[in-house]
Amino acid sequence: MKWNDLNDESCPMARAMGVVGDRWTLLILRDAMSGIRRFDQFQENLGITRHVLAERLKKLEALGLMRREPYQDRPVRYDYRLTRAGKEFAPVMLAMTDWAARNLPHDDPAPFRFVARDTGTEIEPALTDRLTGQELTYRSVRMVPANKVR
Amino acid sequence: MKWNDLNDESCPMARAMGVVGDRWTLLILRDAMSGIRRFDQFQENLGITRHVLAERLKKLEALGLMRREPYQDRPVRYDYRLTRAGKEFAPVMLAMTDWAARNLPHDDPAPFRFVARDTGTEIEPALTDRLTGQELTYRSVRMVPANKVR
DNA sequence: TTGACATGGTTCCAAAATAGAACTTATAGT
DNA sequence: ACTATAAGTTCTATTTTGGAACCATGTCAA
Repeated sequence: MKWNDLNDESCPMARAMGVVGDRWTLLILRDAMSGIRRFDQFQENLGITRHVLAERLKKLEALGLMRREPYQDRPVRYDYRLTRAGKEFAPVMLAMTDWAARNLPHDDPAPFRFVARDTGTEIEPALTDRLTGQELTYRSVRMVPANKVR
Repeated sequence: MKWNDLNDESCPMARAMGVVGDRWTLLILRDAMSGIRRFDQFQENLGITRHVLAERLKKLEALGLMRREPYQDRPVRYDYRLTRAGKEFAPVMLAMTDWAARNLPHDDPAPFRFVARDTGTEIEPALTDRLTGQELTYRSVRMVPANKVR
């Protein structure tokens, strides 16, 4: 399997690997969610090389997670903002952050937290079934081949 | 930042990138969740080179997501199974799969689905706050620097 | 007892991705 | 004219991944 063909895989996990399965993309999205928009800010904040950053931003644009937009004329300068698809990635980030904090422990505390926008209280994420409200875990869910469903 | 130092980052997203931020690891986890355990099965199913597969399995073992276990003597042969930490990654996979299916569309249907183990009905995942039950979205959640929380 | 098969790896070389640093372009301000 | 800003691009060195062959340890059948 070739790396660039991942967009074309029928398995959504494979396509997801096409998004986050490289260095930096996940952290670029994290920074974007924290409000960062400009090339130089991403670069300085992450310590990524400008070369790779430019490539990743192009990729994220091509995949539809971010869009490049002029924020001034003369000289025209562009920044990068999350699209709807990019914003909808937020729950995945939340779930992943929660998992990492629990399962890849570290001496120092996390440099950020997630709080409810309205109440300001810290959040405790749980993945649930929208229909039944039940929590979704490894045990409560089965992965079945698509052709066996019906 | 060096790739191997990611385990040592205080940011959980950075540590998460140390897990899934490479080629193949995400798909190895997908296959493990679908029940695959043996080296050759992973290899054939994924089309990954044996070289890289061996490396990834070692990494997943070192990170505590999988463990290597003998399944027969004479000759002793080992397979790879998810640990508790590995199984707890399932909701992240679910959320990511759901996101990819919605936001990276594809002509063909996904090769698998997730169903509730008890009822057998298809699942519709939503990330919620365990305390309030409210759905967690980009808009309902804020990311705040840790030092500003209290 | 020898030769094919099974299965979890390792080794070696080529190709591709990433790191690191310098350079480019367009314009404003002094 | 000179300096600063900010989004990129270009070039070379290093690291990661791909591809194929090989190795280790045993079983089983002839």
